[in-house]
Amino acid sequence: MARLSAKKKAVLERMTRDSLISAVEKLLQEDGWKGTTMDRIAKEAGVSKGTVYNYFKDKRDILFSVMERNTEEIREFVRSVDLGKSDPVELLRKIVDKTFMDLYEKRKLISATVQAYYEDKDLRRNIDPDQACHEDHPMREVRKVIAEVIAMGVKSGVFRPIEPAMAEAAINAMTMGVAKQFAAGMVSFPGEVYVYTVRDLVIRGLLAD
Amino acid sequence: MARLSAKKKAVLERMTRDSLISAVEKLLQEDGWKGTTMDRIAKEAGVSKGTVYNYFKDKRDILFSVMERNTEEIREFVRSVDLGKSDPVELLRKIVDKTFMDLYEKRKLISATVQAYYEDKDLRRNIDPDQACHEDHPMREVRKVIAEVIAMGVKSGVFRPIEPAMAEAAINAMTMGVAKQFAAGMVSFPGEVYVYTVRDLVIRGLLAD
Amino acid sequence: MARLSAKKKAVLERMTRDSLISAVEKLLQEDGWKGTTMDRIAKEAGVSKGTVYNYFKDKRDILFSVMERNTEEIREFVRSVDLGKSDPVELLRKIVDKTFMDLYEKRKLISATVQAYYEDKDLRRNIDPDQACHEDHPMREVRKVIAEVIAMGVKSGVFRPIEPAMAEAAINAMTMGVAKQFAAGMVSFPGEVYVYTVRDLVIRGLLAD
Amino acid sequence: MARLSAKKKAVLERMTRDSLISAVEKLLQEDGWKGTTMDRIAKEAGVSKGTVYNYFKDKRDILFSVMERNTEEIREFVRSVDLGKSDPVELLRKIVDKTFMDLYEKRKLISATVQAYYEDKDLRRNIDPDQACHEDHPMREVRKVIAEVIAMGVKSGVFRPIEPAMAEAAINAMTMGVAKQFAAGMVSFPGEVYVYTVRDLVIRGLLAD
DNA sequence: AATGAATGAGGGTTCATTCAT
DNA sequence: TATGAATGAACCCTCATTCAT
Repeated sequence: MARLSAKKKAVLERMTRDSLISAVEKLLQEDGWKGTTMDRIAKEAGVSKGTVYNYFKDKRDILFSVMERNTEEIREFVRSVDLGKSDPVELLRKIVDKTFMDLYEKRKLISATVQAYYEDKDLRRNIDPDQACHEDHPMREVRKVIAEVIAMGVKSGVFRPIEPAMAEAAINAMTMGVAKQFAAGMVSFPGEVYVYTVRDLVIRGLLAD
Repeated sequence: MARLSAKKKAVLERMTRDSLISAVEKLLQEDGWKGTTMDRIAKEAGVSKGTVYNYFKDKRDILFSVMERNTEEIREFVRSVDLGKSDPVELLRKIVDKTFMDLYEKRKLISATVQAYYEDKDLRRNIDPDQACHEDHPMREVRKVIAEVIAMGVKSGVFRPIEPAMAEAAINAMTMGVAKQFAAGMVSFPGEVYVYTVRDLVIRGLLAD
Repeated sequence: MARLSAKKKAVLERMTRDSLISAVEKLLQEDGWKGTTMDRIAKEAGVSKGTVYNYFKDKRDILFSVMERNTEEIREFVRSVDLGKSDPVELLRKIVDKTFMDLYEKRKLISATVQAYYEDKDLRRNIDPDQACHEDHPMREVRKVIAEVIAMGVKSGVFRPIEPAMAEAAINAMTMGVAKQFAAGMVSFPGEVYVYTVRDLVIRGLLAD
Repeated sequence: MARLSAKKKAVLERMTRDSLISAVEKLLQEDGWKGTTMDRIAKEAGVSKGTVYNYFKDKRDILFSVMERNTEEIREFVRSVDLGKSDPVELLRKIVDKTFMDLYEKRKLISATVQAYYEDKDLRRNIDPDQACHEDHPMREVRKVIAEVIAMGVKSGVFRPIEPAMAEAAINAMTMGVAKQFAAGMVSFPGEVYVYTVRDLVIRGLLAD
């Protein structure tokens, strides 16, 4: 009985937590970080304002959870990649495709998240004061793997002799830029087509002559 | 006398206007859109808060003026370009270089501007309610020319058969992404080197095999 | 068996109760009345917040228990005094010494207690709504004995003809004031020396010429 | 005209400022520091909450102004004292009388003020971060003069050889304690009589045999 | 009897905008 | 036209208390 009760409670908590994150996702897409107020989060999730603070330390903490949940898929994908066996070009194509597709699907949310992340001076630093500045960004692993794939390609001669970190930074810049365009409704052509076009642009830019 | 007085007045007004825009530029770079309050704008420009409202409809209106002033140089450059005579590759290289360098120099300002621009749902619409959404963006002409240059390159066979609007959108995405990276201090390698690397990546991505 | 179980229960309850009071004492000294939240009390005592409300009517109720426990010693001392046989001067000296020393040792706690006691409009009244305002103050007996000692001294001529209640009120005022000074760290000289100095000042002030 | 207008404005500002301080005084007496909320201050003064922040940096700043206004009289009195010429006993009697009378008249206000002063950890330190801890307390000058008078009396032999700083601290303790008693309605005898009784107690305590 | 998640009124503070002078 | 005091809605956050389990 006690066991069951504990289980029930855990389920309920999980539901509330999910409900809160979903609420934030929705509001974030509709009104951005600034427009996502604690009051509205609570109302949207159907709980009281105080409850929000029982689940999250503060407003910033919620954002971090949103980011984690929404990068989970791509991070899982990247984690499953076997760096040793694959062709770097194909691998990069796959990762970039996946990333851009994720962006396309979550358009507004990703954009708003990134937005908020940069907007708030302390956001990058204060999530966990014990950790270094960018170490805790959920996308960090993904970025690292991309840089590694590029390094592999450069080493094997399939890519131009480019500094992998720079190339990765450029790809990341484009990723974020594309997310913004999607979010702002600035892209008038079919999403998939655009995604593949951008992906090709980037990879061709890396290829050796 | 009345004529002179009118001239004097116009000069003074111009000075105040410039002073206000400069104030916003400074504050925008230091503290972002949210941190740029009307109080501080007025104080920095050396006028009263009420006066700010005599020159600009509201806070958003100032931002538009800031954007206009800070894209003037690149827009002027683009306007001076003779599309007929030049080599598309060289031309695109020049324009992209100029654009990225502008970004690099104005890093924080451009980023904060873009930031604010997307952040505020109504910002894009409310500057002039009679105009369409994106028509009034100061960078519009620049983007148009870039698309035209790409179209030329595609036509002449030096670029791959890519949809010019998409390619331009991709370049724009990267531009904005890079600006953000610069502003957030996420770029640890020398600015110029990074700029040229990115530029090369993009143009090589466009070249025909 | 029921008897034993009841005993056990009583012991456990006593332990919880003591644990709660100790928790409040600790927190009160560290962070004052306002900083002593129910959450922290519960956590410090190792029980849940709900349990606190099983032992005490509300936050105020706990304070009263704290006061009682911390004045027990001095009240016991005063109760043991034999008013009949002693020299009033010596007696007063002893009681005042004891009181002040108690204050010195419990500095922050006493001060925080007094603080809270006055701070909260309803605190004095709501502990037991059926009782009169000051009747239930734990220090009441002590104050009464001091007044009696002074009266004795006045009667015997060793003290000036002063209204005992007033003299006692003055001593009490100084006691509370000294506690505050101790708690606020405003006393830069050795505690014991200050205590004896104050005590002398008071008693000499009472002595007949 | 401009001159007159400026004068008018200054008068109006003064009125608002006074109105705000009076509001705080009233609320402070009725409900203590904690009960004196910014909302109620604004409502009581008949202005908006925002206006309160145009006149005072924050809640603490208001308290400091209240303290200044309410100790002005006694501080002025002390400043006018000619230390050189007077008899220390008479002087001390006068100062202590004045102080206690002030306390008696302002009872609750002074008490609540002192209360708040101790209650808020940062209050003592943060009014002006450039200044030392207690340096900025409005009553500082008064306390200094009292210590000086006692030193004079000790030197001339009219007072016992007591450490002046300690004696002053004791007097201060009593002062604060008496204020509290007045504020809490704990004094049942006529205020003036009590004031003089306490004053005598203190000064007799200081006198040499 | 014990738990702790949920509550929500209320806290101090900020700031774009208005308007009487 | 220039001023800046006044405004008040909105912000993020706290915490004593309740109540279903």
